[in-house]
Amino acid sequence: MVTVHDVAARSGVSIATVSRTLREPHRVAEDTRDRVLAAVRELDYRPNRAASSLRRGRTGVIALVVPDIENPYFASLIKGAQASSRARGYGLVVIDTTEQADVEAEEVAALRSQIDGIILASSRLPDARLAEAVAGLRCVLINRDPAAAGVVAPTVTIDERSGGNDAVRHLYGQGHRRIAYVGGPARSWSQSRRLEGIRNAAASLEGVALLEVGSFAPDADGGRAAAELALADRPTAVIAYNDLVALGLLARWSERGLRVPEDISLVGFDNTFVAELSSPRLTSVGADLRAFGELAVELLLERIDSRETVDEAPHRVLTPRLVVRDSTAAPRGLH
Amino acid sequence: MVTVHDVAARSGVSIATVSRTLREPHRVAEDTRDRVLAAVRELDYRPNRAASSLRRGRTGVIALVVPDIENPYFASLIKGAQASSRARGYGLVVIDTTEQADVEAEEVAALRSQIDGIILASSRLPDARLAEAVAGLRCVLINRDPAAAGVVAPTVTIDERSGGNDAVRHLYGQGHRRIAYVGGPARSWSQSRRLEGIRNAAASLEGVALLEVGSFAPDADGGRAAAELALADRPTAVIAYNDLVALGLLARWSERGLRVPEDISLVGFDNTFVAELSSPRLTSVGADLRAFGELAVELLLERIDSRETVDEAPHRVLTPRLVVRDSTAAPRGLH
DNA sequence: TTGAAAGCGCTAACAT
DNA sequence: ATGTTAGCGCTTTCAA
Repeated sequence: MVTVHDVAARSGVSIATVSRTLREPHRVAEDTRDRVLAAVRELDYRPNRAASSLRRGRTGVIALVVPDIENPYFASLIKGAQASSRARGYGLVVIDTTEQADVEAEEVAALRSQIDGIILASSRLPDARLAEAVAGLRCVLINRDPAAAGVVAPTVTIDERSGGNDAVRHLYGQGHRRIAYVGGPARSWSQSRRLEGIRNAAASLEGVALLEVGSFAPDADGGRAAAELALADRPTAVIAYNDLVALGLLARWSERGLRVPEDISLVGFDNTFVAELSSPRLTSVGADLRAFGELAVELLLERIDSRETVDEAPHRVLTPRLVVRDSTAAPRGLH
Repeated sequence: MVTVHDVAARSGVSIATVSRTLREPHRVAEDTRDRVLAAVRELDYRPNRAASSLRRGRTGVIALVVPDIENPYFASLIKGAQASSRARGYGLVVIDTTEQADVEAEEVAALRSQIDGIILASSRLPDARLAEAVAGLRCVLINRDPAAAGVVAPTVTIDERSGGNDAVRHLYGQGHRRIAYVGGPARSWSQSRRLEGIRNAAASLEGVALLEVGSFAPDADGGRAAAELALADRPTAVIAYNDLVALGLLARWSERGLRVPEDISLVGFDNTFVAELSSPRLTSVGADLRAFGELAVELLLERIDSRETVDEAPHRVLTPRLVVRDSTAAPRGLH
C-alpha cells in the first residue's frame, strides 16, 4: 500500500505537504506541487479513505435509501444519483429496504455515523419515525412533504397535481369526455396529489365525467385486477396510477380483445422505460427521473459543504412532462 | 458520537474489553460481557467503521460493478447481492459503469484500497485489462469464463447452453419445426453460448430448421429492428436473445397484426420481471437472478474470510429454468 | 480474564 | 511555504 510517506520520500517533502497538495493545492508553491503530483502519479497513490475519514470526521460517502431497486422508477433515480455523486467525488451507497419501514429505520440508524448525508426516496416511515430517524443527520427527502413533522430538510418533489392535470387535458383535447382513473395505494403521497390534479382538471373542463375506479397495488398485477372494473362505467379513456398499472390494464384488455387506442385510450404515470416496452407504447406523464436523482444529490452536497446548519431548507419541485406515444387517440365516436 | 470510551466508562471496564466483547465474545467473562453489552445497548453504541477499517486493514465493504443499473437483469442481481451482504454484515456499494469499459477500469482502480473485495458482473473489459484491473484484489466474476487470461477468481455463470437447449426443446415439443433465433451482440459471452445450445438442440432433433437472424442490440429497439427480418424465412416460432428483444419483436408484430402465440410463438431469455408485463406474458428461460447475486456474494465473502490466497478458484454454474407463459403454443397447422 | 499502550494513515493546528 | 506533531476511534499485542 502506497502512503503519504512514500510520496513524501519520493518528492523530497514532508507528509504534510503531500496532504496539502492534494487538499489545498493553492497553499503550495507551484514547483513543489508539480513534484508531489508527479510522485503521486508515478506511485499511483490513492489516499486511504478510512484514515482520511477518521481524521476529518467526514467519510466522502452518501447514502440513497429506496424501497425497491427493481422498481424502474427507483432504478432511474439511482442511475442519476450515481452519476452525479461520482462526478462530485462522493461515493454512493444504495440501500434497498424491500418496502419495509423497519428495515428502513434500522439501516438509517446503522449508517448514521458512516456517512456524510443521506437521501430518503419515498420513505415508508410515518412522520414521527422519519423525524426520529434523521434527527441530526444531513438529509434530503424525495417525494415527501417539506412540512413532514419536525424535519428540516431539503425536499425535492414532483408536481404531481400538474401531472394529473396534463393527463386529463391531453385526453380532453383529443375529444374524450368520459375519463376513468385507476388509483394507486390510498395512503400514497403521489396518489393523493395525482388524484387532486385529475379532479381539478376534470372539474374545470366542460362536460367531463371523471370515473374513479378505486385503489390498486402499484404494479402490473394491480392493473390486471382493475381491468374489468375500469371499464364498468364505459370510459373512452383511462388514466392509470403508474406505468406498471397501465401495462397490467393493457395486458388484460388485450386478452379480452379490447384494442388500445382504437377502443380505449390509456395514459400512464412516471414515464419509466417500461412505457417504451409495450405495444402500443404508452403515453405517460412524468419527470426526468435521472435529473430527479441528480438534483437530490446536489442539494445534499450543498448542505454538506456549507457546514453551517441552516434553519430553512430549500424545496424544489420538478414539473412533469406528458410524453405522447401510441396509447392515446381520439375516441371512436369522433372518427 | 458514542465511542468505546463511553461504553467502557459506563460498564466499568477498559476500552480493550469493550472491543473484545464485540469482536471475540468468548474471550470475555460472562458477567463482564453482559455488562458491556447492556451498556452498548443503552448507549446505542455503533463502532466507527473508519477507525475499525484503519486499524484492521479491512473495510467491511464489498463492491458490485454492473454495466447498467436500469437493466432489469442487473437490478435483480443487485437485489440479491444486497440482501445477502446485508445479512452477513457487509456493506455493499454498487457501481454503474454505464456500459463503458474505461469507467469500469477507473472505478475498480479507485475502489481498490477502500474495499475488501469486488464482484464484477458482465465485465466489459477484455481479458488482459480485466486481469490487470483485479490483480491482487479479492474478486468474483459473474458471467465470465473462469479461464479469463491470468485471473484466478471464483466464477459464477449460468449454463446458457442448457438454456438454449431448453428453449428449442420446448418449442419442438409443441410441434414447431421452423425456429428462428434473433441474436444479441456478436461478441457477447451469453450470446455465443445461447446460440451454441440452440444449434446443438436443433441439430439433434428430427427435422428442425434453425433460422439464424443475425445480431441485434440487446434491448427493445433491437427487437423492433429485427421484427421483419425474423419473419423472412417463415418460422413458426422465434427465440429472442433476451426478454427486452422479445418485447420489441412483440410490439412491432402486434402493430402489423401478427398475433402471439396464435400466429407465431415467442421465447425470451433471462426471465426478468418484464416477461410478466407484456401481453401475452412471455415464456422465458433464465436462472433465478437474485440467487445469482446472493451466490456471488457468498463466494466472495468465503474468499475474504479464509485469508489464505488460494491458487484454485471454485467455478459455480447455475442451471436456468424455462418458465412457460402465454407466448408459446402449438403452431397453427396443428390446430 | 483484563488492562495499558502502540499505532493504523491521514489532516490540521501550530511552529518555523 | 513548509515541517513537526498530536490525535481521530479502534484493535491487538504484550504484560499483569
